[in-house]
Amino acid sequence: MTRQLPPLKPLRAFEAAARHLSFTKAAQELNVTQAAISHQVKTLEDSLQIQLFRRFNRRLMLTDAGQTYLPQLTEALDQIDAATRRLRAVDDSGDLKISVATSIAAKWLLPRLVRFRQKHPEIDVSVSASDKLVDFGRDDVDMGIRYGRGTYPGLRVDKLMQDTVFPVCSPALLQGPVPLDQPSDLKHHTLLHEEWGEQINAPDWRAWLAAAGVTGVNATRGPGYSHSSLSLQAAMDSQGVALARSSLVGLDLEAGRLVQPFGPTLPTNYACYVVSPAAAADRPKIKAFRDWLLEQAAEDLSPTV
Amino acid sequence: MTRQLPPLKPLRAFEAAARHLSFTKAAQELNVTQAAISHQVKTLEDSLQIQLFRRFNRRLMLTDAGQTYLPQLTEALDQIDAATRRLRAVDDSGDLKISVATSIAAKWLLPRLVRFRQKHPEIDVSVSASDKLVDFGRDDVDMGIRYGRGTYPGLRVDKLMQDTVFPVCSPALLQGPVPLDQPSDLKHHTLLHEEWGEQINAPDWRAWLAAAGVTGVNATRGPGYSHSSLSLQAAMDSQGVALARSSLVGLDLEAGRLVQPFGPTLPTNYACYVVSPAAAADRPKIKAFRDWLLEQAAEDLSPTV
DNA sequence: TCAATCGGATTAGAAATTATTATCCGATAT
DNA sequence: ATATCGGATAATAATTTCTAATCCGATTGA
Repeated sequence: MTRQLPPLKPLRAFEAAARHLSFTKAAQELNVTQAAISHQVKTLEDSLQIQLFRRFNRRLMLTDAGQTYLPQLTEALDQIDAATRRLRAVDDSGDLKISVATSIAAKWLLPRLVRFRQKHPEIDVSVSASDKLVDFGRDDVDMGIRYGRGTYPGLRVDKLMQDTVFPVCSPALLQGPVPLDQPSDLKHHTLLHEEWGEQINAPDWRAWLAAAGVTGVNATRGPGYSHSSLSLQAAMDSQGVALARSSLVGLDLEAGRLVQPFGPTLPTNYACYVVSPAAAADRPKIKAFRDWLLEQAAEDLSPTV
Repeated sequence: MTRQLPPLKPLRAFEAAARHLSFTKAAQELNVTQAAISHQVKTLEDSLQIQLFRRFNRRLMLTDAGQTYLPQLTEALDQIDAATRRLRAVDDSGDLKISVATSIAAKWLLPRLVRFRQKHPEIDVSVSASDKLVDFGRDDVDMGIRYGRGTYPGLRVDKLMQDTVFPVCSPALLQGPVPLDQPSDLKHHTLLHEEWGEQINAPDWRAWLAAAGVTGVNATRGPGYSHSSLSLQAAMDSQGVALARSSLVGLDLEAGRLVQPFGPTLPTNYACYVVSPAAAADRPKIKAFRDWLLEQAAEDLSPTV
């Protein structure tokens, strides 16, 4: 191909100057000084070795060469402008692609997503549930929702929910024949375990029992599940008592599918975060979704419904 | 109008990188380093707030956004390239516009111009005879031929001919009844005067007579003409003796229309120069014409014909 | 007719952009 | 395993671009 393009900034300056037949007006259009335009045009003329303007004292004219050059440049620059607008438009209207940790997707986001569609019918959200960390440089993804410590360099990070941990079970189990009124009663119940595959170390049953001051309960007893949603489902099915993260069971507690029989509620050192590339963080659809997420999380804390 | 163009250099870098799907190859195409392309693309992405590439370890992909952007940019840049080539072509093939001092045009250039047309039939020469100095910034003119001292800042200047001054008359006058064998014979002949309007001060009759050691001749006697070509024409018509510039009478002497009756031949402090804007001096048609002019001037000194 | 104004050119220096070097990093490839 | 490939990054260098200040010549207009 080997194009032989002239320097592009001077080209742009010439185009503006030729359109206005005035360096001063071109300078205004491009937000620079008249001297800058004068330099640029000269640079272009020198680079092309062709005179483009005829300079009179209070008047500019295009040379024959400049005359033929101008309209073609105008068209080309307009095309770049149009392409760029189109790019922005396509990008603003295209799918909003979110990558969400599977448990959050299942237990928190998806149940709420209908409301977002109602609020912003113009934004199509495409959720990809995955427990692999998003790499915005690699994946064609706009935002991520992740558990973690909130340290993601180069990304815009907003904390959605700080997690706590406490026991939950089905209301049926609570009212069942075997008492479940205080932590020590757990020795007569099945403990449901969740294996957090990731590097997150939230309190497990051993830690919770220790914090609750309960002894004589085998912390490792009972089935393990690979995902929070599975252990919670087991709990809803009255198969035992699960240790739940507050961020995931909000709706289940609200709906009465699960109850917290007793405390304590333990803090964790991680939270749920919305992340997106810092550069793109303020694009309309991304901002809209982030704002909505934070709003939802705030409602979790003080349920108005 | 108010275009919102992204920075153009990064844009160009992106286009090349996207075309090759390789920063390294784009760098080669643009004669910069891979790091430069990496920076440029990042700058563009940041400026648009839109990710354009997906970066894998040994592979690049375009995002959806980049995919839609690329072809439009390619087209726009191709258009600029095409416009620029066209500009050069038009400019190389268009008229070669020369501004020439009237006397040089009449007595030197025009008689020789047919030969140039023969040598370079592809170049159309348009001669504008004028005694106003060319201002390349103001006039749409490619070259000038001027008398002067050769000090033209910012211009490419080549000396065509150093001028000398001597008397000329028609052969008929020389063989006429009134003798014209030595300077002192001039007292019996009409002196033809030329008024150099410009700042050039070449020897006039007074200076020449003094240099010739002739006394008793009224240096101011005889008719004056506004142009060299007129006084020379009068001389050819045997109306008297003119003081001729060597640069103008070459062909007339060769053809025998004029003869130099005697010396001395006086030097002058000016010469005839070809000038053109330094920037454009090497464009094909300009170079061709300048070379041809210098060739013609050299032939004047050592006539081969 | 003289001063004010207008618009571009010019110069020198400041600011910003752009490019480079050197090095890192994580996959392939040998 | 080691080399290589291709992009990222940090620090710095080089270049481009811009500005402020001023000049200049023609209008304008009082």
